[in-house]
Amino acid sequence: MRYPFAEAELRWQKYWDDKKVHKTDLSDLEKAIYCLVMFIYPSGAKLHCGHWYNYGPTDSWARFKKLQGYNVFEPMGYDAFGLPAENYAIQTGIHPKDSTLTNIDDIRVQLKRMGCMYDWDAELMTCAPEYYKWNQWLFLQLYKKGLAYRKNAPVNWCPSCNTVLANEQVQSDGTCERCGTPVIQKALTQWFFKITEYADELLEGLKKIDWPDKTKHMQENWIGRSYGAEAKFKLADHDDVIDIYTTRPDTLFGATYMVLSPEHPLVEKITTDENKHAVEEYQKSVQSLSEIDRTSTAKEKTGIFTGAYAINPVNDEKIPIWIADYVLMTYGTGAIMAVPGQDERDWEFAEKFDLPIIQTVQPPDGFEGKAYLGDGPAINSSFLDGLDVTDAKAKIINWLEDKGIGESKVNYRLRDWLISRQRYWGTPIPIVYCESCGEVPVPEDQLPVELPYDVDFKPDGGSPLASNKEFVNTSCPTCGEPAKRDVDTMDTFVDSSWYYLRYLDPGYSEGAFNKSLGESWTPVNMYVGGAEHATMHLLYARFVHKFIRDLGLVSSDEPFQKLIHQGTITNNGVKMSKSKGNVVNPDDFIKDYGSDVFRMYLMFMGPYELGGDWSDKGIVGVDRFVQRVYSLVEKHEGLSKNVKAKTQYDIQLLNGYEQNLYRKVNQTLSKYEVEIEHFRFNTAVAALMELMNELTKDIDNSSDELKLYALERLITMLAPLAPHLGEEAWQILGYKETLFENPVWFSVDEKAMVEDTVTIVVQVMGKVRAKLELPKDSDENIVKVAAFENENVKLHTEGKQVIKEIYVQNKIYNIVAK
RNA sequence: GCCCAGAUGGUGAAAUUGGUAAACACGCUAGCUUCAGGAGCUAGUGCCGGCAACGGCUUGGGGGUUCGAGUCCCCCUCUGGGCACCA
Repeated sequence: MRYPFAEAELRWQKYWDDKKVHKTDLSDLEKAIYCLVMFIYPSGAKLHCGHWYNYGPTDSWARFKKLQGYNVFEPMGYDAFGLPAENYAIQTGIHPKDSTLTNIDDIRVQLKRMGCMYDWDAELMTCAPEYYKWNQWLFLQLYKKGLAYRKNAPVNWCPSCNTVLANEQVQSDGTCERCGTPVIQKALTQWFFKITEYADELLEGLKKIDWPDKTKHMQENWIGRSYGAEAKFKLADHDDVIDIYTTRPDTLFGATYMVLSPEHPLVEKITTDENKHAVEEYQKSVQSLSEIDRTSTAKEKTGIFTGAYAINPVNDEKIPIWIADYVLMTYGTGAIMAVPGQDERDWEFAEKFDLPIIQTVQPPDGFEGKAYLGDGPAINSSFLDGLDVTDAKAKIINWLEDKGIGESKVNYRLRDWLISRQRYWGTPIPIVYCESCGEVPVPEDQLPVELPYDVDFKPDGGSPLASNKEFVNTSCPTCGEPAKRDVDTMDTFVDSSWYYLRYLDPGYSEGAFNKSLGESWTPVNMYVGGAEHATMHLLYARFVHKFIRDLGLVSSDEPFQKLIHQGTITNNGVKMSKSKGNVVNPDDFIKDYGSDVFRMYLMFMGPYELGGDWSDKGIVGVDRFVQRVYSLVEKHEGLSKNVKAKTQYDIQLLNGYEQNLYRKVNQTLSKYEVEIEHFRFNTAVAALMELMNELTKDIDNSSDELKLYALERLITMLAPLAPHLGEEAWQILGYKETLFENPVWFSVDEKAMVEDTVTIVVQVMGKVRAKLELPKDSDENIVKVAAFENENVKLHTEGKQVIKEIYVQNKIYNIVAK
């Protein structure tokens, strides 16, 4: 009979649900494992292959651990705030709250159809006041420590989404990551979280976590630590000084001009009258450029002379001060000393504007580039001459420090996290503005500041919350006078920065999360999600976790100890997305083959981290495998009631078929454990298929005891990958208990793994000429004799002189002959 | 421009990390079987030559190290991802 997957899968899902089989006892810390997938964004679209690809295999890993006796916690929830729901509301008039709650109900049904062992009691959604209340609490804690602050700053603005974007949300071509509209710059007063306070620890912490190297590199580059020096340059005709940052203080003697960022506060002050007009024109032209346009390396350098001069402190030379958009106000001090001899950008600029170039490092003979960036002895640098770069740096920094005009300095590219969003569907910022008291945080006992239902969320560039007067107008918590609420909401990445803590007790009302559970269940042991979050979510969550640690609420330094990225499933090479209309809907496959087969097929497709192009070719192979397993098990219905299998057999006492079977079962089990542990599901499935092929040959010639031995192991290995079938088969075999309520895992009989004969390959001049079946660990002489007795080997060595023979035990015998 | 990852049959891929390349599947071919259904079973299947034994070639291209290279080193081509004037 064909496996009635549809009936069986729904029956098991109902059973797991009704009996809360997957509820985790979080008080049991022995062998505790926290296995987490990135929570789901509840859009109106159905779950697609990408979701299944993320969740299915991760669940299989969790189930494997569960069968091995671990206490596994695997929750699922909803990242429910955010732009798409709001944009949908603008299009359709359906309120984000209504559409989101409906979507969540639909998605929950689809998630359950996957058959994952989610602990549904731990389910959470970020749009619930009980959740976002604690975003506000987090904001207030940061505020108290001076790590949440407000400033007027030029920000990335998406004219289509009508909101601010974090740097991380602007794509490299200068467009909005959500809608593709070119991002522009706009000055606004916004809230920031001071992630830069943790820059150094965020960088150092990468060494301690088991994450993909690629992701760590990306964070490293994003944080961008550099070592250098700050130095003060006096102006020639003013009292002011200009602070510069440089990574090459050793080249100070080559500083032939200075460049300020066009936004530098000193520009206005120092610009001479005759240059004023041109400078202002230039500033204006720069303003209209986005940061991406400004920083494009492809663009030719532009800039303009201010008319002012500074004094190079090492040689008292008068050097001109320019402004140029290649100097950014947001990095370092917003001013540089330009050393065209040792910096490519300065070289380009100096050439274009005909500024002097002095070499301060001797390039090697034959150097043909323009600016020389490498090491070498200092030249034209007075007391630094002859020193290499490192020594020159040290000496000049000492010199600057002695004079009191400079010091060594570490800089980061990382910028503070801008969290204000001029949108509705998010967490209100818990701040009110009072005429007399100014900016006042909402007291914790007045949280949550609830998001009102009734607002006008048409995009007009302002915050939709401003349209609800009842919300906006409040009284000052300090003086009681009329005051206005902040009408912006928080970036949804705030929500996802600590949700893994909330899962542990989502109904907890005494705090953001249950402290003792947070203490014992972090860091998360296994975190699985898309690589696109490398510099956003995954960096923000690390920052927030460290902050929460510093509040004394957890003692772990990192939120996610082990991280794995699932690959992307594409369709004809294009990433699947609703807007492109190329989403492959799993429903048809579930209908035809069931969720077990679909999950297993996704795992079998290829390496998990690689993803791949979608194709349904081959799903029938997995289906056939499942059918063969089912009919084999069915043939042995109730077997466990009649016989008992031993945990180990003496292989010598078994017949040939049995020996083969016994060995294969143990080899498979051993391989399987390693492969699943490392998320190499494709080879784990292949190993099970191989085992199945062996079973077909050997099982009929084996004793009932050994049949049971093999089937038990086959089924327990299958169960994590195809959980419904696993349970079903276990019952057919005659067990009353279910596998996932009463986990069973068998240990490997290492002795059985060893083959008593091995195949030794005989090569002549590196080419395979014969294969010898010989007892394991045969003596070299025996192998040699056998090798030279081989007809084909004789043929290829005849008339030649044997120069050398190499024997690798149990593997290869290579004859070098001429 | 810089950094990272990758390229293996008709297809998805495997290869104990320097030791039999192509496991496991899909597809294809032939045969058997069933009240042709998108079913099952058996055998074959990297390419070229040969009835066969066997031989030659083969892991994007070129060079190198080695008894031996998909794996290590150098150069090149292409693909995917990240960064992009950070002084």
